Amino acid sequence: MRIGDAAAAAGTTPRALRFYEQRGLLHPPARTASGQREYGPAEVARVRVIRRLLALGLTVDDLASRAHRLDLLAEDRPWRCSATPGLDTFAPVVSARLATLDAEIARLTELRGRLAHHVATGGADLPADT
Amino acid sequence: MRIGDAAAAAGTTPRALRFYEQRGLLHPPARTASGQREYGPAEVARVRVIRRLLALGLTVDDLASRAHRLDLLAEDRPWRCSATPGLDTFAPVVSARLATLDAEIARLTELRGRLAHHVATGGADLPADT
DNA sequence: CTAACCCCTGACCCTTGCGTCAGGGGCAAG
DNA sequence: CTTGCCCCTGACGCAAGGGTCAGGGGTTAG
Repeated sequence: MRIGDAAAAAGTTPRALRFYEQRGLLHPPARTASGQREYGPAEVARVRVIRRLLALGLTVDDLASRAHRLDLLAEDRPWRCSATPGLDTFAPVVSARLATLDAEIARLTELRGRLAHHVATGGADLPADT
Repeated sequence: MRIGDAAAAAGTTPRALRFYEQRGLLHPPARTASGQREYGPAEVARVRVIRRLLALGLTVDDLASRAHRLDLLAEDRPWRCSATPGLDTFAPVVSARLATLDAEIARLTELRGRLAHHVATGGADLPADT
């Protein structure tokens, strides 16, 4: 499977795959004699895992620092913290992400409230610099 | 008043003032014979207004396209939509910003829910690509 | 006069996850 | 053999709001 097909199978683009490889999320794949990357189903599965974790808001660096555990999250395995030794290496980054999400939601909600208030009152009470 | 003092008075940096000037938020100020920018209290007030609007999430481009109305928001004036003709030129951009804030809050809240769910269940149900 | 700041312009750096060329080579079909 | 699609690497672009030099000049106190 060449990069275009692998990317399509994983729901992304060749550019993204090369990018993940460059950033250490994917092991350098086998190459054909002419230098073209060759992917198998396992790598495609791994890319799918990567995409889902990214969609949850984890960063490329988060995943890169735990690249050696990424295969533990393959979709065809039973993926449970209690049943998958080593999976809990993701717990810190996930809870950190949860915290930043909460902070961000709170910030935006606060902001939304102020902005709506301005509209309602005609903006007579601009807040001080925050 | 030179740029450093003006920036400090407005709670920001010289770089930001030059940036606002370059982007059309500030009129080019008077210059001394040697070319140094000279600011008065009115420009400082204007910068404060700019900073507050930016803090509310409006963009530099939003403000640039309405730069001619910015002085209407000076803090020492009574700032009311109904009493300040022309102020309503900000209404569209403010309501647009409100809409994007709502969308963003909803998105993050959704994300937070999924992430928390993963933690709770051990992540056995990864969502499809979204 | 000179140190110690301050200011000037222009230009590159940052963050994130890739998109988009640019220039050159590979590979199966007609 | 040629067309047409795919792949390679390397490098720049983006969005936003400035930060941070680099190199050169002003200004004011001692």
